[in-house]
Amino acid sequence: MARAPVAQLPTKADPAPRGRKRERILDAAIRVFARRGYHGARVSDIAAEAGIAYGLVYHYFKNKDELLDTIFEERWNAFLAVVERIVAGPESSAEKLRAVAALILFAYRRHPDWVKVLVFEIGRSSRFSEPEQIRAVGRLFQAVARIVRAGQESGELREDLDAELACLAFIGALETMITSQVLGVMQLPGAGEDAEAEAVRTVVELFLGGLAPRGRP
Amino acid sequence: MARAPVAQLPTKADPAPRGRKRERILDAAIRVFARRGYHGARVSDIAAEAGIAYGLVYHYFKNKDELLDTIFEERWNAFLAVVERIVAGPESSAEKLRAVAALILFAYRRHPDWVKVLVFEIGRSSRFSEPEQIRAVGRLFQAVARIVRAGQESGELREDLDAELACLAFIGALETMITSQVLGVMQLPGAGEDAEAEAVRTVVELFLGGLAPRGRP
Amino acid sequence: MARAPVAQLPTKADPAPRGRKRERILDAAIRVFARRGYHGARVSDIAAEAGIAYGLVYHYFKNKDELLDTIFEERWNAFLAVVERIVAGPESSAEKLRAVAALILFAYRRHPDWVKVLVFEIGRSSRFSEPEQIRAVGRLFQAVARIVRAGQESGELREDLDAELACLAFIGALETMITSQVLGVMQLPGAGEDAEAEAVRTVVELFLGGLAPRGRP
Amino acid sequence: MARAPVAQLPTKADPAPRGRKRERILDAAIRVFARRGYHGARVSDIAAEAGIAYGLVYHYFKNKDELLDTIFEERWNAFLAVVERIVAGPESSAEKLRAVAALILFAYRRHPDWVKVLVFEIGRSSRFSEPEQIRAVGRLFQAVARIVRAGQESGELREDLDAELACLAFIGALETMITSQVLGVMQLPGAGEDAEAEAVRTVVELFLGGLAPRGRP
DNA sequence: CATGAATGAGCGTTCATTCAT
DNA sequence: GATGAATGAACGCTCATTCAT
Repeated sequence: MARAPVAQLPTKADPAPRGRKRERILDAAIRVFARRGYHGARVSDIAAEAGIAYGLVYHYFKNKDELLDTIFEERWNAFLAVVERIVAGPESSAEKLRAVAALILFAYRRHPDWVKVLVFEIGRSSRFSEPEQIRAVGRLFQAVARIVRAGQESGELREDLDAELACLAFIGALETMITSQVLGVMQLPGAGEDAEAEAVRTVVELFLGGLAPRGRP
Repeated sequence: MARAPVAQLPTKADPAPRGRKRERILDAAIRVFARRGYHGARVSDIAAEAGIAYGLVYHYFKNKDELLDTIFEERWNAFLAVVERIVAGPESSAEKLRAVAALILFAYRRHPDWVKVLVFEIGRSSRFSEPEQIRAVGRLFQAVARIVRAGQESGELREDLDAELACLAFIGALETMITSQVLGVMQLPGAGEDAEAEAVRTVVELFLGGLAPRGRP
Repeated sequence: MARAPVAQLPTKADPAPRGRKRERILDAAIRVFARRGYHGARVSDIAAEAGIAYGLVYHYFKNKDELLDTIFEERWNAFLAVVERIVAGPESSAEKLRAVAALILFAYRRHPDWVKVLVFEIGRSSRFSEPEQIRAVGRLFQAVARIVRAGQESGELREDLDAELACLAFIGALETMITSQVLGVMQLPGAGEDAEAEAVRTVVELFLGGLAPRGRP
Repeated sequence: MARAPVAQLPTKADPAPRGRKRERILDAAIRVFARRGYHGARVSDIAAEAGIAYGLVYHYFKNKDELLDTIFEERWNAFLAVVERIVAGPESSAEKLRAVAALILFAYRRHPDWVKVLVFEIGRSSRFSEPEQIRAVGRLFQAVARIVRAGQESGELREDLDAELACLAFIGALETMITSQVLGVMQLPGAGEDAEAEAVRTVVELFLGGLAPRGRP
C-alpha cells in the first residue's frame, strides 16, 4: 500500500535510465556508503560505482557531505511520510505500532544499503549532531509518541509510563534488531521473511504485553 | 563493590599520577574520541589532551587503531564482568533485568565519554565488523538472554517470545535512551539521576508488563 | 641510430612540452635521485624539480617506489635493447666488446644522472634483491657472456676462462670506472671525450690482451 | 699469514666476551647493516642484535652515522694494512695481484657481512661522497696501482696502458664478482672455496693474459 | 654503566575539491 | 554537460636522539 516511496529506492533490476545522472550518483553513494562507511568511501569510488567521472559529482552536489545530507533528507522524508500516514490512519494504536515495526524491518530486508547508511552513517557521531538532522530524526520519535499518547488517551494503553520514553524503547528495539542482523551478532530465529515476522511479533508483543505472564497483576 | 574497574576511569579531579602515562593516554583518547569521533580525533589531539608528546602514543600503542581496540577490550571486559556478576546472582529475573538497566544507564551518567565511545565509535562503523569485537558484544546479549531464559524456565517470564530477540529489544531500548540523551533528540522527563531512574523504570516496566493495561488479556 | 630512447632523456635545454607531465616527473626524479640518493630525495623535491604539485606524482605513480621501478624498467630496457642489437651484429667479438664498453661509458658522459641512479640507487641493497630486477640486470651479463662465448667458439677468444666470470669482470671494470669518475676517487687521464676513449681502450685492451707483454708466454 | 686483523672479525663462534660492549655493538651493526642496509637498520635493531638497550649505543657512539664511519675506518684500515703489506713484499707483480684478488674474495667468503656493508653501504650512497672516505678508498686503488706501476717499470707488465685505469678495472672486476654472488645474479662455476679459486684465476689470468689467445698478436 | 621513557622533526600518502578543456 | 589532470591541506607514523633515573 503506502510503500510507493520506499519502493522507488534503487534495485539492481532498475538501474535508473540514462540521463538521470543525479539519481545514479545518489544510488551509487548509498551502495558505497553502506559498503565502506562514509569516511571509507572515496568520491571516486562513488563515481566509479555510478559509472561516471568523479568531477561530475560536483556538478550535482556541492561536496561529499551534501551527498549524505541529500540521501538523508530525500529518503528519510519519504520514509517519514509513510510513518505519518500510518499515524494518521484509523487503526488502533496496537495496529499502528505493528505497522511501524513492520515498515522498519521490511525496509531493511528490501533495502539493506539504505538502512545501513541511515543507521550507521547518519545516526552517528558528529554529522548527526547537526540540529537539522536531529530534528528530522526527532520527527520519527514524535510520530511514534503520538501513537502512544493517542492510545493512552483512548485508554488502549496504560498511562503511567512516559510516552516519549516508551517510544525511544520501541525504536531502539527495532534498530538493534537490524544492527544485529547487519553484523550477525546473533542468529535470529527463522530466516528472511520469517525472521522479520517473528521480530515484529516479538517487539510488538513485548511492547504491549511485556514479558511477565498475564496472570501476574 | 564490583565497580572498582569502572570507578578508576578518569575524572578531572584525578589527573592520574606521573608514570602512568599509558593510562593517561587511554583516558585522553576516550575523551577525544567522545568529543570528535574516531575519525575526527587526531593522534596529536589525544597527545595534547594527555599532556605528552604524540610520539609517546606510539611507544605504548602500535597505532591509532590499537587505541580504540584497547579501550574497547579493557573497558568492555570490565563492564561485562559486572554484568556477568549480576547474571550469576540469586535475584529474580526481574530484579536482574532492573540491575542491568540501572548499570547501563548509571554508567552513562557517570562516564558519558566512555559510553559515547563504546556506542558511537565501536558499536557502529566498520571496525565493529571484526569478529572479535562482535563476539565481545555478543557476550552482553548472551548474558541478558541467560537472564531471560532462566526467567522463562522458572515460570517467572512468559515463554512464547524468543529470549534472544527479547534481549535485543531490551538492550536496544537502553542504547537508544542513551543516544537520545547524548544527542538531545528528545527532552526526557526529569534530569540527571531522576531521568535515569525514570528511564530504568520505563524500560523494565515495558519489558515486563508491556504498554497494554493489565485488565486487557 | 638506436639511441632514440636514450636521447629523449631530459636535458636542461629541452624542458619537455606541457602535458607530458609524467615524463617531466620521471626526468625530475632521475635528477633528484642522482643528486641526493633515493632515500634522501623527498617526493616534494621531485615535484618541485618537475614544477608541479607533489600530489600529482601520486596521480601518475602509486608511490615513491614505483618511480624508481619505472625509471629502471623503462630506461634499462631501452639500454638493453641497444646492447642486444650489438650482440646480434655481424662484427667480431672484439668489436662487439669495444662497442659495449663505448656504449656504457658514452651513456655515462651523456646522461650521468641516469647512470648514477642506475648504478647507485638500483644496483643496490634491498630493492635490488627483487627477483625481477636481478633478472633484468642478469640480461646484461648474459648478453655480454654471449659475445664471449661466441668468440670462444669461433676461436677468436681463448677457451680456458669461464665466459660468465669473464663478463662479470668486464662489466665490473666499466662500472668501477664510472664510479670513480662520479666520486672523483681518481683523476683519470685526459678529460671528457678523451678520458672516455682512453677508458674504453684500456678495458678492451686489458680484457683481450692482458697486462703481461705479448713476448712472455 | 697477514690475516690476523681480518680474522678478528665477529664470528658466531666467538661472540665477544662480556664487557666488550663496544665491539658487540659494532659487530651487531655490521650484521644488521648487511641484512637491511644502512637506512633500513634501526638503532634499536642493532641494540637488540647486540643484546643491549639502545640507549647504550649512544654511550659508545655519537650517532648512527658514527657507527658506519667507525666500521669503515677500523675494518677498512685493517684491510688496507694487509694490502699494503702485500704491496711491500718481494714477490713479482703477478704474484701480488693474485694475492690481492685472493685476499678480497677470501674476505668475502669468510666475512660476507663485513664485505656487504663495505661494498653496498659505504661504497655506494651519498655518505661515500665524504672526502675522508673517498681518500680511504683511494688508498686501495693507489696500492694496487703501485703494484702495476712497479711491474711496468720492471718490464714485467706492458707500459702502454694507464696503471690507474688498469687497477680500477682490476678492483671493479673483483667487486662485481662479489656483488653477483651476494645477489645471485649469476651462477658461478663451482661452489665455496672452488668458486673463489676459479674467480681469482679468471681475474688474474684476464688481467695479465687477456682473453685473446696468445698466438694472435 | 645501563635503561627505556619521552620527544618531535620529518616524510610519505590520501583524497576532497577545483578548473581548464 | 562531462572529464580527469592538478592542487595542497591534513595526518598517521617512524625513528634518531636525549635524558632522568
